[in-house]
Amino acid sequence: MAMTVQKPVTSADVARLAGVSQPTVSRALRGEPGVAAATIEKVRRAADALGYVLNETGRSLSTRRTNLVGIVVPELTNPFYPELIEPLRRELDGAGYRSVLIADPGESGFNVVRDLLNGSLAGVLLTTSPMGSNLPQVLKDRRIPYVLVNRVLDLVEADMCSTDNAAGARLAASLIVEIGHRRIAAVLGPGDASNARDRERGFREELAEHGIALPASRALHGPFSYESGHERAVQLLSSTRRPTSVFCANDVLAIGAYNAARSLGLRVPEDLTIVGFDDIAMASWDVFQLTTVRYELPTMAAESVRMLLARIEDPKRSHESLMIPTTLVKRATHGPPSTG
Amino acid sequence: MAMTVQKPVTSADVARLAGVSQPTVSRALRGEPGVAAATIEKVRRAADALGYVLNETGRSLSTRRTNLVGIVVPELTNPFYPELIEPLRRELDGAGYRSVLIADPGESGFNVVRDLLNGSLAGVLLTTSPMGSNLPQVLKDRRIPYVLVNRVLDLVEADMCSTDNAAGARLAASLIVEIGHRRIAAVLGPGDASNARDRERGFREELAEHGIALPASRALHGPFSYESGHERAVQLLSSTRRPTSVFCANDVLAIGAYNAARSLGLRVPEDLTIVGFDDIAMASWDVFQLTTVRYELPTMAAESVRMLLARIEDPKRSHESLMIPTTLVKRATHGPPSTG
DNA sequence: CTGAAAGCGCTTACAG
DNA sequence: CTGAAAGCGCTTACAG
Repeated sequence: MAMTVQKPVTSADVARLAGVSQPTVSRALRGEPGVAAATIEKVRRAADALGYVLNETGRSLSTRRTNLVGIVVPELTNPFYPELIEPLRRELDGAGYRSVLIADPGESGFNVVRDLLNGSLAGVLLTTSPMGSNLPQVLKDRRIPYVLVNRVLDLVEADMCSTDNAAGARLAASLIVEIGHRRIAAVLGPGDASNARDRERGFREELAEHGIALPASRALHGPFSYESGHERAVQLLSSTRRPTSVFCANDVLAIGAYNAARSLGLRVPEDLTIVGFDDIAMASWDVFQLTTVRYELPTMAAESVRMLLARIEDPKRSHESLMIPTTLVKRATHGPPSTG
Repeated sequence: MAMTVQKPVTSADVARLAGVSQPTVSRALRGEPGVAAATIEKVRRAADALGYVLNETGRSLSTRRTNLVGIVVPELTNPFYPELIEPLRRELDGAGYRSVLIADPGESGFNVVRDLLNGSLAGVLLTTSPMGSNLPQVLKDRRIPYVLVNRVLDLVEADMCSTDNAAGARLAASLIVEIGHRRIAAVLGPGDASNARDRERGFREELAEHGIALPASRALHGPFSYESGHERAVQLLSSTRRPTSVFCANDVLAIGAYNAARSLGLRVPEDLTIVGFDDIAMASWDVFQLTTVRYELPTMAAESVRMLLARIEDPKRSHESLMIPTTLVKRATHGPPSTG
């Protein structure tokens, strides 16, 4: 049973067996119009017989097109991201594109940029771009199609698909105020993320309209992570006059805060109201029943991919900026302040 | 400000500017030995001046090598998978490879197979292969390097990196029996996953050695999902003589079961002991404090990638089969059965 | 309807 | 140390 190392079958091999030229194989297999039915049949047979599979690299080099889309993401272990990435990947799959995960530039931005520019990507979805990032400008200069997903940028004209973060945060503020809270705190996102900034702004504006202040001591910033939510909440809840409610700029933070409350022996919502943002799957788990601001991630994903494909199709089309609307989901983590 | 659509810069452009031949540019930039220092300098300058970035597709076609590794995964929204994918991606990144997400074949296996065989991947990591899958054999026939991650297969000789599922499940069974449980149930994984099968086997064997049976009515199978864990647990806990403990074949199932217990008003561990498997991040969250079987996912990822790279390097090397050991993590979801 | 030729952007023997 | 040539596997005008 000596194994002969079989070189991959090429279209030239198929041509030889079918008794036609190599370009004819290419035409027949692609279903290009104007190929004799009999030829198509011959070629198909030969291809099947040899187990031919088109070499994507050869095709890409020739057409100067690829079927790879880069998705720039941070750590996938942050539970929010899979819920965004999964529908993005599905949409791309459906459109015949493969998804390449590209690590968030962060500090080591240089390699990433090279990966993005080396011609292997048809386009890029940016899901993390901080407000100061120069990546969008670089991509623009290189004429690489991209869409900002869940982020907004003022500096560069670009396609972007986001949600109405300010309006959503106002809904949260509104609810919290309405049920009687006055000692309100917030666990906010990173200062350089547009969605974090917009959520903070909306939340503050709505509070201000009710004449309620959000002092710096009760508005803590940090990454959108479980750990950050947990730590910031512990800090807020350990103060002498602890807040009766906390708005968290996303659900991952909120769930961190929920766990922190639990670890401190506080009941939710009796001792603390928690409101999140995103409505990720675990927000509705029995143990959390998180009251939160919802928007449709699958819709955001579908629209983002649609915009990217349109841009790939027509690089000169005018830029689009889309906002997925938000709604409030009232579950079990909000209630009137305890009269403590 | 008329924008001229600039065609991407090629090595030929760099050659022209530097006043050398195109192959010399290639050699200089790759740091091939035997290029004059002065030439390297000239070429570098020209490349920088033009903003040259090597075209990966051209390189791949020429070398017949790519820097893309496919990771075959199921839905990323299953919280277990990001914890496996993230370290895999990190390891691949570190080795200079990009990660392409490829949807689990499932029923629509055909497209996937084409994607895997079209020559664009240096290798493949299979994280979901069901026991009956023919994908490994197909990859083998095509000489495409691959590693089975977190799965084991008897039919095909292949590189695989798994964990000692049977031994781990025995640890769980041991603990449950030791603290006094006799009415024991199990929420098991899918029948076609090797890790599910091995965990069930180990659990049953250890129980049998203590003379304890696991009747079919208390051993329910299903996918490794939150929903499955929730539903199966509700079913088990609604029976007249409900079990006092349940072993879940992974943490996602266990957390589903935990939530189900909560929704039924049962206390954990007072009314129900729950033991999981994997020790994913959320197992240690304050609200769960899940007792579970642990193994090092980063280690599994690192070893899997090492094996894949070695296979890419030397297709003829002998196959490796590795098992990452397990340990028991005792947290707060186990306790003696209530004397009910 | 189909073939011969050229080209996509690289790398790699082969000369010199 | 460097250039001319060939080739990786396709697609696409161009002829006929």
